[in-house]
Amino acid sequence: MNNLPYNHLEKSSIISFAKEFIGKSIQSEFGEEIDSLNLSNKDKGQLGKVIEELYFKYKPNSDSNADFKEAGLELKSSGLKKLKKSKEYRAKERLVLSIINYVELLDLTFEELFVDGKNSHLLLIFYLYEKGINQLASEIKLVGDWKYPPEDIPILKNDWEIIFNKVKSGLAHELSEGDTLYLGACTKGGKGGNARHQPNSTIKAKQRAYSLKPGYLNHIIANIAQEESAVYGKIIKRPETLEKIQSFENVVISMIEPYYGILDTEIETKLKIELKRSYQYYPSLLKAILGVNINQKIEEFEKADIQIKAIRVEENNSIEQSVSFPAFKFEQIYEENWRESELKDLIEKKFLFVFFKKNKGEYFLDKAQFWNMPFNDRNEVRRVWLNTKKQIQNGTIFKDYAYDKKGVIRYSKKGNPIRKNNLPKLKDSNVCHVRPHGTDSTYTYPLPVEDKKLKTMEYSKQCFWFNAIYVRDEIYLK
DNA sequence: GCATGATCATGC
DNA sequence: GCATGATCATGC
Repeated sequence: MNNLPYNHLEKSSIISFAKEFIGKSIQSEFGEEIDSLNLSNKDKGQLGKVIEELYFKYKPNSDSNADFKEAGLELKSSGLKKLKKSKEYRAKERLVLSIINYVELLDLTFEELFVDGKNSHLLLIFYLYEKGINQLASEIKLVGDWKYPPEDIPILKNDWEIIFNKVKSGLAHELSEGDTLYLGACTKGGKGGNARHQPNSTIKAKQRAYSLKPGYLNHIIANIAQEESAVYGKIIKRPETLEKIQSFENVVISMIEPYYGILDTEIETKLKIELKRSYQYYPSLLKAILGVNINQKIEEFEKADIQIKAIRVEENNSIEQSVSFPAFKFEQIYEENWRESELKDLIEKKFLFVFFKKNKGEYFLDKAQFWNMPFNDRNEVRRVWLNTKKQIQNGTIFKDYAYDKKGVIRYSKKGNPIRKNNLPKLKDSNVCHVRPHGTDSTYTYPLPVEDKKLKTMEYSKQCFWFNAIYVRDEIYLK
C-alpha cells in the first residue's frame, strides 16, 4: 500500500483525495478497467465498492472493520436527486449502513457501532442520480465526511435502543422505519430468501440493516454542501434539554401539552398571532405552538422525516374527514413494486397527529400524539396499493360519469363533469382508500396505459387517504 | 350521516 | 402554475 496517492493511515488525506473525484465518474476515469473487475449485476449497484477498488486502489472488506480500517473511515456512496423547482439536492434514498445481525446484535453496544465502531465516521460520496443512467457513469457531485454531532447522539442512541429492544423481545419481524427518528432499520435484500432467524422467537424476520433515514441524510447533505441556512427552525436549542427529557417525542409533546383544552382562537391570543381561516389554519397554529415561523421547516422534523397531521374531531368523537397524502403518479405506481414504492416509505414514517376537538361550535386543542403504523396495517395498505396498481395496469380507472335522475351527466360547481372511478374505496379496506386530490378534476397526471373507457392517457390526480374511522379508532381513541 | 368526488387557499 | 394539507358539497 505504499504507492497510494494518499496516506491510507490518515483520515484527512483520504478525505481530500476523495474530494478530487468530484465532477468525474468511474466510467469517465476507469472505463476500460471496469470490465476487468468482473462485476456481477448485483455488484454494479455497489458504486462504493468499485470506487474503493479503482479509485482508491484499496481492497474492500466486508468484515466488522471500517472500509479504511487503519484510519477508521467507512466509505459510503449514495445518490442525490435534483429537485425540479428549487434546484436543490436531496438524498435519493436512505443511506444503508451495516446489516443488523439479529443474533449478534445483542452483544454490541450503541457506542461500539456508532461512536467508536464501523459506522462512526463516514466518508460520503454522492453521485447525481439520473433516471436510466448507470451509477458507474454518474457524476460524483458531493464528497465529505460525517461524524455525528453531540446533539444528535441522544436521538441516535434512543433509536438504537428501540431497535435493540424489539429484536431482544423477539419482534424483529415487526421492525419498521417509523419506530425511530434518525436511525432506521430498513429492509435489505430482495423478495423472499432473506428471512433470518431472530432470538427469542421462532418467526423468521426479514434481513434489515441500520440506515440513516432520508431526512437525516438530507441534513448531512446540507451540512457538507454548506447550504444549511435559516430555512430550518430548531425546536431543540441545546442538546442538554434533550437528555433531560429523554426523548425527542417527549420534548415535542411537552411543548404542545400546555395548550391542551384551549380554544384555537385563545391559542392565537396567547401566542400573539393572527391566522387566517384557511385550510392551513391548524398546521400553522401547530407550527406557532412549536415556536417555529410559519414558513420555516422544523429541523428535527426534517431530520426525522416526521409527518405532521392536524385533525378535527367532532363532539361525538367522530372524525369527519379522512387524511390525505400527496397525489401519486400513475406511472410511478405502474413501474414500482411494493418494496420500492413511495407509499411503503411513507407509511413507515413517524407521524405526529394533533387533534382539535369541537365544543359548542368551536375547536380546542385536545391532544397530540406520535404514531407509526403497526405491522399488520402496513400489509393492508400493501393490498390497497396492489389493487390500485391493478386498475392502472388494466387501464380501468374510469368507471362511469355520474348522472342525474334524467340521465344527464352531472357537473361540478366548477363546471367539470363528475366521474366515478374503480379505485379502492373507503369500504374496501379498514385502513386506507384512494380519492382525487388536485386543484380540481382537470389537473391530471399521465397514465402509463390508456384508459379503456375514457380513451385517454391522463386522469385526475389521486392520492391515498387514511380512513377517518381508522384514524379515530387506531390513533385518536387509543 | 356517510361515501365519494371535487375543490380551496396558500406558498413556492 | 402547480403541489399540498385540508376541507367542502352533494346524492343516496
